[in-house]
Formats: sequence, structure tokens, C-alpha cells
Amino acid sequence: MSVKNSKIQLQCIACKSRGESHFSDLKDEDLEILSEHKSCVTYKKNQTLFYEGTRPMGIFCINSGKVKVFKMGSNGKEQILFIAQKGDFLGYRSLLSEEFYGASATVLEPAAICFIPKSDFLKVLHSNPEFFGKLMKAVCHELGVMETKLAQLSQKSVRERLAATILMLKETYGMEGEGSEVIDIVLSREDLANIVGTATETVIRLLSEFKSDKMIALEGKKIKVLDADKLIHEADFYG
Amino acid sequence: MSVKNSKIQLQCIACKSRGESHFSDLKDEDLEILSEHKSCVTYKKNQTLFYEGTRPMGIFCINSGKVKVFKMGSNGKEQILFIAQKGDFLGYRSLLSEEFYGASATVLEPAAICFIPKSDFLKVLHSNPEFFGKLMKAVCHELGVMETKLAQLSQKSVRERLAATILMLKETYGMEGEGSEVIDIVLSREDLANIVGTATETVIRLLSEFKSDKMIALEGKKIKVLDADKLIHEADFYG
DNA sequence: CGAAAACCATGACAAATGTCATGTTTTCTA
DNA sequence: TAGAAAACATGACATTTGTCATGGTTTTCG
Repeated sequence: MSVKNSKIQLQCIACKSRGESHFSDLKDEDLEILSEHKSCVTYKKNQTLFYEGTRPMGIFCINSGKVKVFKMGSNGKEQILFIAQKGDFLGYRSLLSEEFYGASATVLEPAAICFIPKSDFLKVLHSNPEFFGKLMKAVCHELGVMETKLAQLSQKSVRERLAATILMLKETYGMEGEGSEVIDIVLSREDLANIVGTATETVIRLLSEFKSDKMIALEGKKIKVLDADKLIHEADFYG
Repeated sequence: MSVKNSKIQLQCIACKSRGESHFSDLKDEDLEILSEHKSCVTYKKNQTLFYEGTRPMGIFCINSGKVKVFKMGSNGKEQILFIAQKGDFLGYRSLLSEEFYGASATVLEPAAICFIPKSDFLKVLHSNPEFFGKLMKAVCHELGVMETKLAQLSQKSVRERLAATILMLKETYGMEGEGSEVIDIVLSREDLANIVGTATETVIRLLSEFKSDKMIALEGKKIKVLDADKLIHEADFYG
């Protein structure tokens, strides 16, 4: 199979994923500007959008698929900061702080992603105070989320963090079932460990325990949440 | 001794700490607006500016002194997110994301701090795109810093993190000496542990080791860095 | 398809770190 | 300034978590 990525045609104006994105309220003329030099490409699993330490040239807008954003440690272990999906965009943080990328982004599930050059993005941003304000609000919110993650990493046990992570994934990727929800994202145990901030083996062991305790079930690669209340208790939320 | 805080007179326009702050480039008329309903107060050690979970009513601008910003865990342990000092301001993150405070702020060293009501701050912010942009850049930078902290907390040992923390404190609070630098901030072992994200006893033990190994010396409550290179090695920077 | 690679699972063990107990020193404050 | 409280220091020990080894299972890809 060829490894070449195929270019595809995606119009911002008609983009299904835009509704839930920060671009939702932009005027058509602004969308025109964004589309002008945009290039859209399909990515396969494990392809990397950008690397930590390199210079941002624009932003990536996810039309479909899932992407992990992570920092690599000196020991070769990744710490996943967050997972982005359709409607999210990536790389604007470094762009706006005028720094090199602080993290790398790699595709988890096959994705269609548009790249918008820096200049076009900034043009729209600066001609559009409302949009700017909205983005500011989003960044401030993200900062709060990151601070919460930091505190939980420091204060909670691995078991608690894994339970909390499963619940968080359920919120974002959960698909309704009868009394249970399947988490619709393909994550290796290693990736899960790199979200939680622990060793792969530890995650495997704890998943086995959660399974024995009927809190979750494993459906192929995916996790099914059987007893969310018990998981909440494990996560020691607001305990 | 009275616990009452004394009101003091501080003019933004004449503020010595403004030069290094985000307010540095504001026009006099904007400073006037900020000053209009401002109230400035001196705080003693251990007084709290605001509590996690409460509603932000404005921003705090530090004229002098030092303040720790932290999240409290369910176990009663604090995780210190950062330490603010003169020129920094606090609370704008939650203000802009329109959320409750995500952290608490408590005085470490006697401080003079001005409070600027939300409406005045927002008025200046929205009438001043350049200032808004500067703040956006700052928030994006902070987000990057927080992500780095998260990754290091997850990937480095306590020993490495303590070494890195001492070096970081030296950068910010170091006072030049002959071949050594005293870190000019009074931190209890407990606070230091809450920055590093570990138990107090562990910090005490490691400090003793660093002292035996001639990397640091303890001058009263303050830490003196004797061998920064060795500390850098301990911290495993870019190793 | 079939071999190789990647991934998952589990046991055994080691290392790092936290917790508890105790005593000393420093700081606070009545 | 004396007594109480807080902070510091250290030992002993428990617990958590990571690491290494091994084998089974699934996925990938020529």
C-alpha cells in the first residue's frame, strides 16, 4: 500500500465539522480567506502532523479522525497532553505565543486535516475581535484544564487517575448503549498509559482489575463502561 | 498584632512594578481607568487573596511581595501551580474564561496588592487590541509552560524535579554572589514539596543529600546554590 | 496466506516514594 | 520571654509503582 497522502477537496463553508469548532461564527468572507491557501490531506494512523521543537507555519484543522498531542520525555516515554478530534484545531497555541511547537501531534485514527497558513489565520484573527475574544476564552479555559490535570497527576494514585481517564474518555467518546457505554476510540494500552502518566503494564493490570470488578468490559480494543458510579467512586471525585 | 489589612495609596502611573508587567505599554488614559476604582491593600503572610471555586470579581496586581497559586487536593495536599511576584497579575485567566477560580492564592511574603474590578479591566482590555494581543500571547505561553510542567511531573523522578525546581527558583529569585547564588524566597519545606509534587519528608531528605553532595547550602531558610552544573546534571535536562 | 512484528497479559522482583513515629530546632504569640 | 505551636530532620517500614522476563494473541504486510 502506498504511504503517500492523498489531497482532498474540503470547503470550510460547507465543512460539517465547523459547527462545533471555534470557526462556527465566522462570516463567509473570513472563511473565504481561510480557504484560499488551505490544503487538505488525509492521514493514516501513526503519521505525524508536526514535531515538538519545530516552527509553526500555520494551523491544522481536523475535519475527521483523531490526533494525539504529546511531549516526549528524555526516557523516550510520551506524555499525552490531550486528544483532538473533528472540529478541533491544533498548533495555534505555539503560533500565538510565537514559540516553537511545545509538543508533537500524531494521528491515532485515520484523519482528514486541513492546513491553513499562518498569515491567513492571523489575518482573520486580527480583523475579527469577536473571534479573537472567543479564542482567548478557549485558551484560558484550556489553561484551567491543564492546571487541573497537573494537580490530579500530582495528588491522585494511578488507580484513581485511570478511573478518571476512562470517565473522561466516556464523556467525549462514549456511545449510548443500554445501561452501558462503549468508548469509541481505539487506544493502545501504551497510549492509555501515556495519558494517565504511568507504565503500560500498570494500566493493563488495573484494567484487568476493573474488569474483574465489573466496572468495565473489553470489547475488542474498546472499553465498555458497565458501572460508571463505581468508577466515579474509584476516581475519588470530590471525595 | 492586628490582623486588619491597611489600605494604601498606589498609583498605576507611578508604579515601579509596572515596567515588567503586562501593563507596561498602556497609555496614561488607560491607566487612569484602571486606577479609578482600584483598591490597594497590604497583606501579611498566609492571607488568602481568593479561593478556588469562588467567582472572580476582578484582577489582582502585585506591587510587591510573593504569592503562591495552588489547587487543593481531596487529601488536603496543595499542588502549587506557580508563584507570582511583583509585576504579575492574578485572576485574569478565570475572568476571561468566565469560570470560577480554578485555584487559590495565598501570600508567601508580605505583599502590597491592588485589586482592579472586572469591568474596568475588561473596558481597557477591549478598547486596546494591542494589549489584548499581548495578553493572549502571555496566556498561550503560560499554557506551554503548564504543559511542560505536566510532562515533567509525569516523566521525571522526584530527585530530578527537585533539582529542576531549585534551578528554576534560582533563575527567578537568585541573587548574585561570588560563585554561588542565594535563592531569595522564603519557602517552607512543605511549600517546596507542593511545588515539586511530593511529600515533605522526601524533599527534606533530598535537600540533605544535595547538601552532602555540595550542590547546595542552607542559609537559614534560604537555599544557596553552590554547584549549578551538578544540579543541571541531576535534573537530567535534555539528557 | 504466513511469517514477523506489535500488542496484550501476567508473574516475580526491585526501586522509588509515602507514611508514621519520634525527637530537635525554630518561630510565633500571649 | 516562656510556653506552645509549627517546622525541620531522620529512622523504620509499608505501599505503590516500575522494570524485566516470558508467553500468548492479534495485527500487519510482503
